[in-house]
Amino acid sequence: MSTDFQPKSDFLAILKERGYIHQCSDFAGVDDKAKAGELIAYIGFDATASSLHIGSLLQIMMLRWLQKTGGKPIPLMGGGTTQVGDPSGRDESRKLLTLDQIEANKTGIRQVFTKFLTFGDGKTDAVMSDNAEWLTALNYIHFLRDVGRHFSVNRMLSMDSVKMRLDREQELSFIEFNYMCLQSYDFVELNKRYGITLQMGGSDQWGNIVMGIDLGRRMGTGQLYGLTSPLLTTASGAKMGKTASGAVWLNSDMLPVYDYWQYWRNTEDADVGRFLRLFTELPMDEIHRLENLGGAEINEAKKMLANEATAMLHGREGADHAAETARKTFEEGVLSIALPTIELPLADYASGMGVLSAFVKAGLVASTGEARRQIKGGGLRLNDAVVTDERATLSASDLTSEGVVKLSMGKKKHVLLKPV
RNA sequence: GGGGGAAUGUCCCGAGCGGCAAAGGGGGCGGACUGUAAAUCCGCUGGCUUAGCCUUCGCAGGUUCGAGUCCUGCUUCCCCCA
Repeated sequence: MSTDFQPKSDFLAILKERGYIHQCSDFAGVDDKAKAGELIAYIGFDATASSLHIGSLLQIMMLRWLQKTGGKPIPLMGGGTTQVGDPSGRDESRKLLTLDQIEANKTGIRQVFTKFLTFGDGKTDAVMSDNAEWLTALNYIHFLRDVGRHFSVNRMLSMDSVKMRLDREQELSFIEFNYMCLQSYDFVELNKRYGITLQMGGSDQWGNIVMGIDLGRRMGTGQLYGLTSPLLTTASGAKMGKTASGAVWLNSDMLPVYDYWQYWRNTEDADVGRFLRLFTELPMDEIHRLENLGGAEINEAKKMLANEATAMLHGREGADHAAETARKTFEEGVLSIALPTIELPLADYASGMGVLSAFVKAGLVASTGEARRQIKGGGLRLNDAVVTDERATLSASDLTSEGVVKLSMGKKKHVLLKPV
């Protein structure tokens, strides 16, 4: 791995120091390009959902660092490859998405890149690309003759993503089998279009990336490079970015800013240093100081992590706002009007809504049944008072001076209900 | 083409003599303890207008007072033989 290599370029030095690197096809080669300010790199993002989630954040950060150190980042939208479906790291076939879904997803995903990268026509400006542009126009016979002849099926069969399916005797359809060919072709095409010489990605993409490098050599692109980031799990081994209520989305319409801030604030102690390095741009000596805070002091580091990570995505103002809301809620126990708020028609409220349906409406529980169970377990609170009677109804007297009702599940999840 | 297996609580794995809202895990949620952490312990983990009612065991029928469990057909997956 990278332990013995001493990078001369800022780009690799930072990536190495902060722990972004898992494997690289040729450290010296990438280093030289970066050092010379000629590094143009891409990372592909499949449009499988209407927002990216935290799992992609590491990749986005690599593009950001590339830009900051004088390289040119090209985020590639997988408008074409998503129509095929990547079998990597999957033990069963993905459902195929409809073209409409993919289009909708692309618009959702695009938003996030503008937060992390500067786009434009300048030398280090980012450019948004989409492989649908060339992949959907491919002619099957031409593709087979020009590109397909360079692929060795023998070799493809030995790739991890394929072997896993074969070993476990799970279906691998032909369309999925083609995914890696298309991704390889992307690399070559992007080299032609933008002079890209480096593809980055998660460690599960290694096989696909290496195939692209290989294809490039056979099709005369000159030397291409690959670099992958480690697969991120939390210290307790869980995959990152999943919570009970779903993934930790990057788009604010999918996950409120406050909840995003809270996700980082609730990081396990053991992960704080690693996450500060990967998901903030704080200087390393500051990170060393923060991660060595002992005992309860480490909460300061977690707040810093939450502030910085949130500011990068949602802006400094949004982060401050979330931090302030959290401070009021947790440290002062005061009701903050900035908590996620659900509005409901005054008529519903006036007619004496039951506590059960109030919690359901607030989205804190999935059903009245769950609300009942939580009440039995003492998990629900109304204006900070534990709810004991599931038959209770809300009335005007439950409204605080701000004209809202505060509903909580557990100690961390709070929602305001506001009659309008 | 022939023979043999499998599909279970829509998060996952997985038991299930004809009386079953269905054992047990994992995961998740809540409670206690803490520092909005981890570990540990406890509870919960189909829906509803909850002394009751309704819907669940691949799909469709059948036998039965009663079917996840038995029978028939179908779908999908796996194994063996050709």
